[in-house]
Amino acid sequence: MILIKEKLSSQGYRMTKPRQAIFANLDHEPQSVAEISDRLKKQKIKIDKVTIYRTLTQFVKLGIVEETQFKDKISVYELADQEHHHHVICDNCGKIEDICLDEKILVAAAKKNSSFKIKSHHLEFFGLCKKCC
Amino acid sequence: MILIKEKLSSQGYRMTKPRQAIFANLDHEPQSVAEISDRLKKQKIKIDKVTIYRTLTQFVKLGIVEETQFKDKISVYELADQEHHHHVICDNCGKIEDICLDEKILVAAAKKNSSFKIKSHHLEFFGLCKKCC
DNA sequence: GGTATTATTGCAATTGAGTTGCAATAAGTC
DNA sequence: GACTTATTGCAACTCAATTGCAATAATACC
Repeated sequence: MILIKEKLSSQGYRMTKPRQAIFANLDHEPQSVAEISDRLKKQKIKIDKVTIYRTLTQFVKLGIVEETQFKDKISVYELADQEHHHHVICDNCGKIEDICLDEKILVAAAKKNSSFKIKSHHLEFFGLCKKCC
Repeated sequence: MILIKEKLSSQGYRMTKPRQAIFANLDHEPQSVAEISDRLKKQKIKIDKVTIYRTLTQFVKLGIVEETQFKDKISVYELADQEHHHHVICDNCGKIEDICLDEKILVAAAKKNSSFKIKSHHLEFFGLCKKCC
């Protein structure tokens, strides 16, 4: 088990059954709210999607979950307890894979070339997966 | 004037007043449909936002316009007749600036590290602009 | 130039992700 | 176990974006 209960209670939040179930269904693969909702339904766990939204938003704030948006504009969520990495998304079937890249040089260049105080970045690749090639 | 009329007619499309007005209000700065709509209203040009959406979608297909999505999930559009570049977005006020970066090495690394046939990528930076620092 | 053909427009209605208000419920506390 | 208050679920709502369709306007043809 991970430190999630402590993370919650240290901020005055409570560990509830819905939060436990949602956490148990999170993954290192990014998932949409609809996908998480479907997984829960299959397990006959009844949780309103509003609760899923609120829980995920809270998990993001607590650093438990990472949120990303892709082209189709829906948010996807994945466990944050992993190394910083990026995604490759198939233009045809939507399949998402992780990819590890060292973008330090690029971020350094961006900091140099911009008047902004750069804090974070998004980097995603698009193309065709093996099946769709 | 640019080759837009030819691009349209070569595909069997027509150059219309709304398309002309929308094109005239495009920029090298990314703008949302709402922003384009406001600009047109100020010029007392009455164009339904449905038409703006359809026109922009078509312009994207013709390679006249580039579409991007940012964190807040709304689409922004800018003229595509420019060098490949990236955006820096202010976390506080939403200001967007362009930034030029050479990401060739990174894209090459991604191609090497992935089983996907990589075709394109999105790269954006977030932080604070001078005013919001 | 005038007319026929058909792409395009504008309106109204719809979709779908995500949010909000609020009463009912359930954690954690004493 | 009773109390306090965070949390849940429902219904209603927001807002970007899409769709169907009748009315309109741009090109082609005479």
